[in-house]
Amino acid sequence: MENQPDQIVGLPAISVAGDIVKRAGTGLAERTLHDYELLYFPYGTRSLYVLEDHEFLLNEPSYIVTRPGERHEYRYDPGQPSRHLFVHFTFGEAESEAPPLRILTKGGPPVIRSGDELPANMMKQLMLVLYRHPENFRRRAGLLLLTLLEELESLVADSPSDCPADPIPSQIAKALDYIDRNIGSPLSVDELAASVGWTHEHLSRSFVRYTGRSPRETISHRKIERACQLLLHEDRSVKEIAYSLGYADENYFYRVFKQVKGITALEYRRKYFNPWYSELHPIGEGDAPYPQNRILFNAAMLNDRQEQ
DNA sequence: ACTTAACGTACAATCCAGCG
DNA sequence: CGCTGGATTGTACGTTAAGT
Repeated sequence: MENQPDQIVGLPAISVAGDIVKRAGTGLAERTLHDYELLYFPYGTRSLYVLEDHEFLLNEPSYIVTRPGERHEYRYDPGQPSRHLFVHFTFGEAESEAPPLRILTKGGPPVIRSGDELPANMMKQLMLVLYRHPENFRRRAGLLLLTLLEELESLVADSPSDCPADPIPSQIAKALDYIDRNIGSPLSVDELAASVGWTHEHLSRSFVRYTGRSPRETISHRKIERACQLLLHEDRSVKEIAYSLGYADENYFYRVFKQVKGITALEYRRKYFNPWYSELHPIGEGDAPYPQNRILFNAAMLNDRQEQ
């Protein structure tokens, strides 16, 4: 049997893909899929992914791979809209045709946390290819998705803790909520601990255990993530943004920013306002090379159109 | 499982000077 | 205005031990 020009055996066949922003507090009820789904949450939020009664807080850029037959649900951040890019795919009739990757194996790592630009850009490029469906787009998209899956597999392999995380205690979730609600204030770990009724010692231990970061680190990272949004969406000076996030000293803000992001605040603003970069890595609404907040590709509808 | 307390160390935060 | 470097100070946090 001869394959069509845009089909290669072993490539994932994509059925649906999109880039959507869900309203604060909404969710996706418990379900079990017959195919694979890859989701990318580009920003850290307080959205929860629940897999077989285990909760995973998506408090930093995260990828989720859902395998066929896995019971799961989503509870989106009650305080802010939650954006995610998603793609459904299969590897033919049998699960055994899937490449031997841990992230595609039932019981494999459910959440991959990474702020790396490469997989993020690959995910967005995948959306673009599927939306425009140029010549041989199935093959291009399939190859791109396969490469992306290999990249994510390598992130899992490089990660020091690739086993499923423990469920997040409610105190940790409350503390993260407290940070978000008081992002504009100078926050101390003691204050944070008091807000959830724990001592700072226990809170620090628990934070490291469940989030991989100390409370102080988490506060800094969240402030810098918010600063990134403000740098891109407001024309206030870096100094003003630093003050608005509770930094008493803009000099200190410059350092923390560079430490977290690897570039200075001004470089960040210039870089992501650059049209070329914005095409590679769109931030916020309205600057993506494809329409945002919609399903970009649906194989079933495409086939219907072609048959007409 | 969690709290409390004590202690030492690392580093966060601040201040100031200065550069382009 | 944006950023860096040096010096200084305060405190966050890791550790340990004992207790509820």
